[in-house]
Order: sequence, then C-alpha cells, then structure tokens
Amino acid sequence: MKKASPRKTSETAGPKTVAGARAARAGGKSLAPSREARSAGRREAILAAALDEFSARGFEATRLDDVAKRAGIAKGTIYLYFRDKDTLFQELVRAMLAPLIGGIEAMGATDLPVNLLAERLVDLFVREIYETRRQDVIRLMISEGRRFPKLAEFYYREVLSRVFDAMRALLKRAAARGEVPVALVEFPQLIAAPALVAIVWSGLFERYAPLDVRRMLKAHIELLFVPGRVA
Amino acid sequence: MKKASPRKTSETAGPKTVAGARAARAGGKSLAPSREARSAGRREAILAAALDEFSARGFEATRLDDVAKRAGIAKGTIYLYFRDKDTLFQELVRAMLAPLIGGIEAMGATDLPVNLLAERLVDLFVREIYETRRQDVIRLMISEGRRFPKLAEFYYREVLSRVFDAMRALLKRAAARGEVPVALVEFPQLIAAPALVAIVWSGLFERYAPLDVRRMLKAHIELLFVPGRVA
Amino acid sequence: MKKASPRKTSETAGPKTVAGARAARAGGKSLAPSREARSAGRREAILAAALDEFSARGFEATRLDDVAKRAGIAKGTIYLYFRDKDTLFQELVRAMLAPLIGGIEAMGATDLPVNLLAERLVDLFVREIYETRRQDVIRLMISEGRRFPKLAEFYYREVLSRVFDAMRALLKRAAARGEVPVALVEFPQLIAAPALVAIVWSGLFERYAPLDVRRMLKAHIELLFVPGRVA
Amino acid sequence: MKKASPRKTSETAGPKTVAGARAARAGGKSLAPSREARSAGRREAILAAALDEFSARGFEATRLDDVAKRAGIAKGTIYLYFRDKDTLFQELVRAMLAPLIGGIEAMGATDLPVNLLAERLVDLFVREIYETRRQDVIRLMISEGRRFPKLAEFYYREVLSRVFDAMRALLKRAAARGEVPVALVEFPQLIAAPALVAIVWSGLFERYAPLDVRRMLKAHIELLFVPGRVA
DNA sequence: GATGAATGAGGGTTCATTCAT
DNA sequence: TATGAATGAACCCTCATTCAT
Repeated sequence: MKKASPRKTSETAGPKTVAGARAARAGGKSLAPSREARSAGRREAILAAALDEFSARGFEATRLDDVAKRAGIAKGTIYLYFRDKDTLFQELVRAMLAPLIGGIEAMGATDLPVNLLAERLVDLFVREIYETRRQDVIRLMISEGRRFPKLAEFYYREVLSRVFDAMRALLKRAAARGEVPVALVEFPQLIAAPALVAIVWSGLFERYAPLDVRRMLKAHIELLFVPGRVA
Repeated sequence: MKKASPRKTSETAGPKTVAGARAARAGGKSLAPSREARSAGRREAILAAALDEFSARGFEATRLDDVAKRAGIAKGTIYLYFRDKDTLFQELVRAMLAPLIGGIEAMGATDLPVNLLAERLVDLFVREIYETRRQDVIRLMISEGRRFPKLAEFYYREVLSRVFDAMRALLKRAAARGEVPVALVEFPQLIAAPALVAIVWSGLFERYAPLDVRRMLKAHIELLFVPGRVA
Repeated sequence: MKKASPRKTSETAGPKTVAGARAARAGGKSLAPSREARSAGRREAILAAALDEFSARGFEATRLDDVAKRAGIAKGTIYLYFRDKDTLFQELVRAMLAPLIGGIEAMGATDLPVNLLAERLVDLFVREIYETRRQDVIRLMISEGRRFPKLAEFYYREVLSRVFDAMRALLKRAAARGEVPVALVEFPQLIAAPALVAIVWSGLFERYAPLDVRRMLKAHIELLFVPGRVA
Repeated sequence: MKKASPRKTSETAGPKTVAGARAARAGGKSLAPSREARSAGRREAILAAALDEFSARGFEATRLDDVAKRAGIAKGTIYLYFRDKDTLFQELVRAMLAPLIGGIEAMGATDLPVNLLAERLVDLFVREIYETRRQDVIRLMISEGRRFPKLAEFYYREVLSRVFDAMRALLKRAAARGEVPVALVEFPQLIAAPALVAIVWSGLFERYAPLDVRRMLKAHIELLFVPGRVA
C-alpha cells in the first residue's frame, strides 16, 4: 500500500541521539568525531547541499537525489534528518534566517542619529546577507514563499514585522527630532526597498548589468536623510 | 522541463499569425469567425489560462492539463500553438510585457518637471501593472526568471534597460536643473524599488499586513523630490 | 511538489467517452474497434492482468509494472482507468462479484425441496465460482479483506448477507416441514462452510493433497439432509 | 521480500538455543538471567511483537522497524535472531503451531464415542485456538500461505495431515459402529470446516455480524452425529 | 551481542509529450 | 486542426538489510 504518509506539517526528524548521550556519558575524547558530531555534520551537509540545489533550480525542480549526491550521502539518508522535501526546504530557510532574529531586536534599542544607524544597517545587510548564502535564502523566500504560507508567515512574524517594528520605533523618535520624514514611519518598507532590489537584481540581471549594491544603498540613504529637509 | 523534448530548433511553434489574425478580425465579413481569428482566439485563451495557472502555482507545479481545461481545449491542442511548456511560459511573459515597451520610449521624450512626471509614473504603475495581471507576470518573472535566462535577458533588454535609459536621460536633465539628486541618475533602480516591494509584498505578506501601495509610492516620491533639496 | 493526491475513496477514473459518443453519433460501423470499444477492452485487459498478479502474489507484493506488462500497456495507462492500486483492487473484486448478486435474490423465491435445491447450489458453486476466476477473487477477499474494510463490508452487505437471508427464509420453511434441522436456520454458514474449505484448500494444499471438491460438497449435503432425521 | 538477500544458505540464523535456554532457565541459579535466558527472552519478545504486527497488517505491510519497537529492541537485533523477514514469519508460524502437534497424536488413540469426542474437540478448538493468538497465526497461514509454500507444506505435513489421519482412524471405527456416516472418513475436512468459517468470519465480518462460534460449532456436531442416522 | 545510522533498490504516482483518429 | 488516450521517464519516499561502533 505504501502511500505517501500524510504530511505532518513541518516537524523535523533526526536520529535520536541516544548514542550521542552515551558518548557524552562516557566522556568521549576520541579524535574520530563522535556519533552525534557526525550526525550534526551530516545535517549541515544536507542543508548546505539543499541550499545549493534549491538556489540553482528552485524548489520543485530540485531532485533530492542531487541533494544527496552533493552532500555525499545516500538518498534515503536525507529522510533520517528531514521528514520530507517540504520540511527540508522550510528547515533550511528557518535555519538560515534564525541567526538574524537575535540581532534585530538589539537594533531598536540604539539611539544613534538615524543616518549613522542607516549606514550601519547597510553594512550589516551587505556583510550578513548580500555577501552571504543568506542572499540565496531570501531569494528562495521570495520565489517560493507563496507555496509555503507557513514559511511566509514565519518570515513575516519573526523577521519582517520585528525589523519594521524596531524601525518604526526608531524612526518615530528621529522624525520627532526632524531627522526623518514622517512618511518613513508609516512605510519602513521604503528603507528596505533597495535591499530587495539588490537581491532580485543579482539573481536575474547581474550578468547583463552588474550593480554596485553598496554604492546604491549608500546613495539611497543619502537621499532619505537629506540634512536640510523640512519634515 | 521533465523530458528533453526531441526537437528544439525553432523557439515557437504554432501559427505565427497574431498579426494576420488581427487583420482578419478587422476586415473579415463572415459572421462566423475566420480560421485565423479562431486560431488567434485559441492562442489567447491558452495564454490567459496559462497565466492563471502559472500565477497560482508557479511554473513547475502547473499542469498543462489544467491549463487546457481552463482554456476549454484539449491538452494536445496546446502543442499546436506552443512548442512546449517552456515556450508557453516564455511566450506568455513576452506577450504580456510587450505592450509596455511602446509606452516606455515615449516617456523619455517628455520634459515635465520630474515630480509631476513621477506622479504620473506612479499612476501608470498602479493602473497598468499593479492592478493588472501584469503584476502576476512580473512576479513570475521574479520567481522563475532564473530558470529562463533568455527571458531574463529579454526582460532586461526590452524593458528594464529601456526604462532605465529613458529615466537616466530624464533625470540627468532634472539633476542639471537641481530638481533631483545626481545619485538617481546612476541608480534609477532607487525610483523603481518600491514598486518591486509592492509586487513582492502583495504576493507574500498581504494577508498578514496589507499595504496601501498607492500611498507608499506617493510617500516615496515625496521623499525623493523634496523641494528644498541641495543636490 | 508532486505529492500523492489525497485519495478520494474508491472512485473510478476512466477516459470520458466523448469520442465514443461521437462515434455513436456518426453511426460507427468501421471494422476497427471503436474508441470506446478499445477503451472497454483495455479496462478488461487491465482487470484480467490485475487478477492474475494479485492472485499470484497478493495485493502488496503485486507491482503495477507487472500488471501493465501483462496487460500489454504502459504503466501510466492503468491510471487512466483506475485512480490507484487500491481502487484497482477493489474494482476488480466488485466487478467479479457483482454478477453473482443478481442470481442470489432469485434463490430465495424457489420452493423446491431443500435437498434438491442444495444440489443445485453445489452445482452453481462449482461451475460459477470454484471452476472460475471468481475462486481467486474470493480467495483475495479472504486474504486481503482485512485491509479493505470497505470491500469486506461490500462483500458482506451485497453478497453474504443476501445469501444468508435468502437461505434463512428457505430453511425456515424447510425446517417447518421437518426437512432440515432448525440449527441451520440460525447458522446458514454451516451450509457454506465446505465451500470455504474448498477455496482455501485449493490455494494452499492442493499440490500436497488434491481434494475432490464436488464429491466433498455432495457428501456434505447428504450429511445435512439425512432423510430420517428428527428435527 | 524486497531485496534478494545476498546469502540464503541456512534457513534460520540466530542462536539455536531454545532448548538450551529453557534448560538454563530451569537449572540456572544466578538471579540475573543467564545469557542464554536473555537471548531466548529476546527471541520470544521478537516473536510476540512480530505476531502482533503481522496479524494487524499482514506480512508485506509489516515493518520490521515496528516489530523492533514493539519488542523494545533495535531493528538490527532482529537480524541476530532471524535471517530475514521471511524467516521471521515462518519461524513465528512454526513456533506457534508446533505445540499443537504433540496433542494431535494423542487424539487418535482415544476411543470415546465420537459425539463426546467431538464436543471435546470443539472445546479444544475454542480454548486453544479460537480464543488464542493461534487464531491469528492460522489466519496468517490462510492469508499469506500461498507465498510461503514451505510453510504451507509444513502446516499440511505437520498439522493437517496428522489431524486428518488421526480423525480418519477414529472415524473409521466410529463408522463401523454406525455412529458416523462413512463420508466423513473420506472428508474429515467436513468436520473442521466450521472452524475455518469461524476464523475467517471473525477476521472479516465480525463487526457487521458477530458470530457465536461455540454455538455454531455445537450445532454443527449435532447435525453430524444425529442419533437415529442410518449410515 | 546490541545498536541504529546509513544504504539504495524498488514501486506508486505524476505529467510533459506524442500520435492515431 | 483538434482531440485525448497512451506513453514512459522521473521522482519522492519507504524499508529490508548492512555494518561501524
């Protein structure tokens, strides 16, 4: 009968680390990686391979066979770590974006002048996202997000809404000081927009017309935070 | 993209009679539509159905069976008009974006004050793209473009580069008059960025946080074209 | 994403016979079998092949590839006629047992002396079931029925319960006339039991110890309908 | 039966120590169970778990993973005791039916009046089989036997043929005394038939129409051993 | 012995594409 | 031209079996 098992939404499988626990108990000092280390390593290898394949071909067109090959494992092994292809994809996106979440909250607290902050933000974006595999993850989010509403919601809830809330708080203060037009408080998307352009552009048109992203973003903040502005 | 199609010589199959059909429709006198008109009608029906399906599910997940059903024809008939699924997709995007091309060139000629022009542009975008099926086409372009380099190139060459060239010419003059910061001349993407945000946002997050696109775009041009700016 | 489509319970697919209707309209007299005839033929071929394979290997162990090969078609073709393997199996059983249903109802009406009737019943069983592929179907029912509760219920409702109801009515009258012990009215299964033995035996032990089924059944009714019995 | 196992020489793997283990249990004095006892215990646990799973799902649909889980051991451990899934199944059936064999031989020796004997037989069947896990084993035999010819042969040779031989001897004497119709001597299956009905019925139709097996069997022997019968 | 992670062949199902009608 | 039945290559997922620890 062997039917596709009804997908429980986005759970993660994974070898229960009984052996790992044992190793820990034993005080494992062996040079050969412990079982749990190997296990974690594999998981990472699969995620890395999946990122490559999903980025290159998109979710649907990616074959798990290729992911396995790239990760240097057998096809079935993937299923020891991820319930199914959907889950693999979602875990990948979550795993790559989760580290961002911590840093975001911090941002709201600062009280630097906005233009300075903006420069740091640009830097952060370029170094932590644009020059990183996270760029690909966000591109995947953009491309495939519609078919993974859970993921879109996660991204919105855990990343975007927080970023925007933090920005709004900040911008409100800045606007009160006249540093920033009030419109930005309502539409923090306007600040982020060029970052989106950067990601989409690099995916589609880079080869026809390269884009100096850092300079573009710089130009953008100079436009927004024009000194003599009357808010 | 599942099977390598055995012959891949010409790019588009089917009666290359869009123009002819149109002529026939205009000049034909028989009440029953002429063969060419019927043919063109079918082609349109297929494209319309394809747009619906591709938009709803993405390229890979779309089944030609469903496209046919929606178009009210048999599956095989699609192959009388389009060589294969890839071609159908590319023709669809091209057909939807082609009408834009004409309008673009015109834009460069004007010499209205940029802020006025910008308002018209916003209006144009909202009415001709955002509130139109073209929004879906551009979203498709964004989502699937990477797997259709030809299409990306077409889009860049026929649409984007022209738009940006026209904008640059215009902005240069405006910058010379001090109406606009010079940075925009180098990065006209900065003007278009919020439009991209609008399209991506509406596809992914509209349900969690609706976005008043028209107001956002308005706010954006007000930011850019601040009157007292020192360029 | 290509997931197993959620199974709608036991519907039957099948090429809609539009073409067939057309042929009918046209008054098809061509010697080549009409499309609908070919279609029906294929359906039969698949069912026949499926019966062979299911009988030989059981439900789970049967590969649809083999069914297709035996039917002389491609694997995918099966899915034009049957939603999935489950459905194929259930349709097979239903199709083979349905013809029995008509004959059953008739039985209750007769008012022959039971021993005569019993002899006819034996004859019916041997000719219509035991010497027929229906034997295999019933064996399949016995072997796999537990995993197809719907089928078991169908079989009980449409076949067994009717047979037993008819028998009970009949036996009651016969018992009233003293021809039959009353116990049989309560347990008509006792009359059918040797038929079950015949089917099970022939599947498992025939090769070690052949069984003369007809004689066994004859002996059985002679045991039951002993003339001088005091009910 | 999925993969051809690379080595198929001996029939059963694992410690052939059932007897040894039993002896150990009887004679061992250490409180911690001896190695053999532990081993035998595991073997029993696996068999018990296998019985549960095979009964619930059938041979093919049973996953050794589930058997292991139910037995509280690791999957690989099964292979220390049984060469493969096939062997496990066959060992299970053999192990469950073996105890019956001893009791059978005894039966032939008695010289009670058959009707009395028959009553004891019914009782034996109900208590030792029908109300026991052996019911499931026999059902498995019936369902899966065809794919295990060796098992069918074993069952026929070691169980059925002996039962029937014993019965025949007995019935012959009884028939000579006029207690029983001669037909039964030729077809002792007729005596066993309702037992088969009981097992099959309880598996398939119990939920739709419960069957009072003990009464049915009682009714059956009353039918067969009618006092005033003229053999 | 015992474990359970890893393997990879296998099979059900889908769907782009073909082709006889 | 139009049809839609037929094809068969793919691809996801399962699970018996192996083997390093």
